[in-house]
Amino acid sequence: MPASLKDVARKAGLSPATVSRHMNGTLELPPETRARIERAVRQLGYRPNPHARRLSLGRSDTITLIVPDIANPFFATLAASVERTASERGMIVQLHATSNVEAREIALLELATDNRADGVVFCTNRRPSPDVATAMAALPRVVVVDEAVPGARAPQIYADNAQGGYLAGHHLAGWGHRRVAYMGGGQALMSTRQRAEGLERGLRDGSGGETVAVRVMSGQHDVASGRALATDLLDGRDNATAIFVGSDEIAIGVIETLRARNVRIPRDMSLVSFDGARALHLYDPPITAVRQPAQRLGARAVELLLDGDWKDQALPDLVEYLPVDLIERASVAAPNTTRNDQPEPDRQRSVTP
Amino acid sequence: MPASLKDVARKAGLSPATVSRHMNGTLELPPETRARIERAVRQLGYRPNPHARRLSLGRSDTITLIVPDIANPFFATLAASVERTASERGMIVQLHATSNVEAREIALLELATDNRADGVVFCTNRRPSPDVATAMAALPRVVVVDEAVPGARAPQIYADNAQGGYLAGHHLAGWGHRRVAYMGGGQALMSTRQRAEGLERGLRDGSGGETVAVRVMSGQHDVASGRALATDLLDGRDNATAIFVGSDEIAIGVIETLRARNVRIPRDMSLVSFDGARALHLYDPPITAVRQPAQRLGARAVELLLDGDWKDQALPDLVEYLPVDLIERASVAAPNTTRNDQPEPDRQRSVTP
DNA sequence: CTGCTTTAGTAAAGCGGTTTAGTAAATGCG
DNA sequence: CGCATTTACTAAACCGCTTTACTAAAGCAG
Repeated sequence: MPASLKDVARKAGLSPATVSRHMNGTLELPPETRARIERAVRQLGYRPNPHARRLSLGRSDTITLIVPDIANPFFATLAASVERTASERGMIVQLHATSNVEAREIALLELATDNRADGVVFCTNRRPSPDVATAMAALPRVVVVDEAVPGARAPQIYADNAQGGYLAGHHLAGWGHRRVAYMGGGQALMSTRQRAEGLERGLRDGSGGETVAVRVMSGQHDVASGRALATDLLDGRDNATAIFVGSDEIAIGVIETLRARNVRIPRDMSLVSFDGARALHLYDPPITAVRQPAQRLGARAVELLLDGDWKDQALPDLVEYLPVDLIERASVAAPNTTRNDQPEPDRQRSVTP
Repeated sequence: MPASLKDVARKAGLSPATVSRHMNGTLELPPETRARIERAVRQLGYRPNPHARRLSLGRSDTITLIVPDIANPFFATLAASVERTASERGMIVQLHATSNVEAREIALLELATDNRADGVVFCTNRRPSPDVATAMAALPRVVVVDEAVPGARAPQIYADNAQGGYLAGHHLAGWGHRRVAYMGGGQALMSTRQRAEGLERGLRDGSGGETVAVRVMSGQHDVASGRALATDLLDGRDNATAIFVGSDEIAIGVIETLRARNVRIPRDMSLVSFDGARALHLYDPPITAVRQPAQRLGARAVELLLDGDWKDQALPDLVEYLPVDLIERASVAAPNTTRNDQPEPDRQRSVTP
């Protein structure tokens, strides 16, 4: 139904090849001929069929973005940034959610391969098996963002987790905290290791030689996990005076649980979050957090896909850590020394749902 | 480089037509032949080229989702839901952001047309000119979600704005409020009208005959606008005792401004939000809000695209309002009657940034 | 006027599927 | 056994664009 190149060519009294080449700028034409083509295009309302183009060219002018969950504000922000950057460069983005399921991660990578995606931005929250790296290997251009994929030969862009942990640790130490719990994704995750390591280092650096303790607790990056971990922490006879959480989702679960247990932040427990993209400044109390550069992660990934030197054999070895910063709000205070003495009695079950 | 249908056919000793028809289930084949094809497919790692398929078929098994802003939690949630529903049905989704710019709305609708999208879910925050409806007319299947597009002949799915307004109004009236400000998108927006109308009706219904007043203030659905509108409200000699906002983004701006001006919620000013998808229960104070069914909006839209009876001439006239509900939290209280007497003196500029 | 270069295009072969309209061989039936 | 039917497949056109290799005509130099 819509006009094809052939129609335009006929109307302009030319061959399809000529019109095609003119439209792609691979052929100089005298002004008069050019005008004839342009008139025909206008009159017929011609719009090239992108599928034909993609088939012929073997590429798609598409960037595929694979994330665990689109509704998660961190990934939503990242996605928005990828979309903006890509569309400024004339690329379409195709967005897919894995729900953190490996089979879907692989299926979506294969889909991107089938679709001849010009670039793929891959994010996961898990530590994927080597099969994921294998699926990745079929793609000409992938960049791994936010969490490592073992075995993948692809440039990687991360938030500076170690620095984030360090900032949190140092800040907490400054308030007198010596024992803090880190709640994040799985133990094996690069982000968990880096943040826990940074946390401990920051804590130590800020504690002037005193003994410090970091307890690494792991779960998933979701609210339910935050609740469970917080419950574990409170139920165990642990004497952590502060919690550093690996994502806002966990933070939410933790806050809910502390509140339900009448453990006040920051009086009874200090909290530092690893900020996705939420309005933590409006929370009660405003939550001190390490802010991740979600937008820059996305923008940088696209930039690398489009402008990186992919002929360079060394490109896949590139690892970038984008800087994070600590936003001090009101969820950190000096440890409450009274609490440990009477652990059960002063914890009343709250009525608030 | 990758194997094509022809390669498979050759390896199986058959014609491409046979293999194609077998793979699409349009040809019954004896088990032995079938096995030969399947073996060839496996050995060659054959995966059909989707671009060729789309070119040939003239469709793309794709659903295009067009939203103002992906990072906005409401649209992010909607997008997640569209993506999930669509991919369960074997459809790919293509996500695009308009930034609320009409030229982009149109360009993206045209892009969807070019791409032979099987369905389009269109969301806007503005009141688009008829050109948008025109661009839409070229598409075989569109559904309009969340805000009306004048002149569009397409089924529409909305949150029940009037009911949301009513619930908010009735709730506020119950606490004794008689004058409330509504802060939303433009005056011309369907959502604005419906919510304001519902608000007034609810207020009236809950006020036992007393006079009620609704002041409709409009801006954009973003934080900056919330700040500006709240400033306007406070600076004007208005005696509204409660604010009903049209989106969480506006709510955030409003809360920030009230806080900066030392106007306490709910003591000095009550607030009800129209909830996107944020953790309002953790805010200070927890924000009472009308909850929009973002997920159901998305799921229903996809359902309609894929299962609707599009031969039915009446389908484009379909308008559905999905139910909303009011979540009562702590941002509404009885109006503070003292405040009007001494408007300026008790408003101190806070130090908090 | 001849031969060479430039100009202005074009023919045709892909890209990799789908589909319509068949055909050749095998089978069933009377 | 001859004819109709069924089974098992296929030839070839088509979807709409790109690109390589080429040609015909015009322009130009000598």
